Amino acid sequence: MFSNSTKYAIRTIEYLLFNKEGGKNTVGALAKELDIPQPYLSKIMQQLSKSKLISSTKGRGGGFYLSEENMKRPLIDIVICIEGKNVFRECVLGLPECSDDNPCMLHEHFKKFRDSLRQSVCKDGIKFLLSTSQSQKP
Amino acid sequence: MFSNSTKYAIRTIEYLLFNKEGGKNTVGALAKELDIPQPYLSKIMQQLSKSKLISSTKGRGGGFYLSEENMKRPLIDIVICIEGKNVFRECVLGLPECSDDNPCMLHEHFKKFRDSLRQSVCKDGIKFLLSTSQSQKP
DNA sequence: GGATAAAAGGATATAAATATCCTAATTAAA
DNA sequence: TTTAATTAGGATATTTATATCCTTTTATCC
Ligand code: FES
Ligand code: FES
Repeated sequence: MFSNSTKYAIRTIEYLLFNKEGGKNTVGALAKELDIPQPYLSKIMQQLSKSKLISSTKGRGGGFYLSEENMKRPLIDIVICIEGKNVFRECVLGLPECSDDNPCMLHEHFKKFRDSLRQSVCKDGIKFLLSTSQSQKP
Repeated sequence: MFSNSTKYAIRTIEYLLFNKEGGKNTVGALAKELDIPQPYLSKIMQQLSKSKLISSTKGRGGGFYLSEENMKRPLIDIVICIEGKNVFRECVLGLPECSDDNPCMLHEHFKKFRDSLRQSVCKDGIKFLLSTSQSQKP
């Protein structure tokens, strides 16, 4: 479905949502907590950082965190950042073009999923998790 | 999103829907028509055939086609056949378990997509395409 | 200012997905 | 019964994704 890189990216951002602005997390800590290979996660964080999907400070005491701006980014941007280019503009079955006029067999199904990712921003993750979880990590 | 193999599989089955039972298609013809590497598609067809998602006859004049039984299979089976095992039971973000009790950030979004693939059978593709297309290949 | 801790970035190794090639088995036609 | 066309299946090559390693830059603490 998604590549490992994308999964890691979303899960990490999801985790960062619980460390509101100022709470910095080192790659080492994140990798351990989320059970992701540390150097690999490091690369992914770099990519996300370049695309302004997460924030970071270098040097001692530094780390990664989400700014208010970061939290407003739609979920789909995370996927696009890692999976590259217009993965969500393309047809899910790899047809040269995705359009309502010439839909593939999964077009309607996929469109709903895609649109829901477009409309949700990272911040919604907090609301969602807090509203549905009983024993979530604080 | 999906692997190339899965995309090829679904697109090919979609194509076969227009050649109702009896109309046999060689791998060569399918590969050419759908712009898929021929020997690679051949492997995929073998896999689909083993899982009874498509039918085939060997020898001269043989080829692949869909039986009525094949057409009743849910779309999700195609994905599972290629992508392997329980790709659709797993969490889309790779968490060890997917459940309503401990949902990931994409759980609700993904669940809808997954369920729509579970509920649609191949045959629906015909209905769907015929109802929405203006200038589809016959 | 020197030591330390962190992200940033380049280069490389490993594993998996994608693709190709070649031979065997099967069937139909000639 | 031979020949040709086709799927089935094994073995292998190529490309891409995944993962690791090492160096550089930046900031903090002492
Ligand atoms: S045409 Fe395939 S997803 Fe839109
Ligand atoms: S928990 Fe992630 S998809 Fe269900």
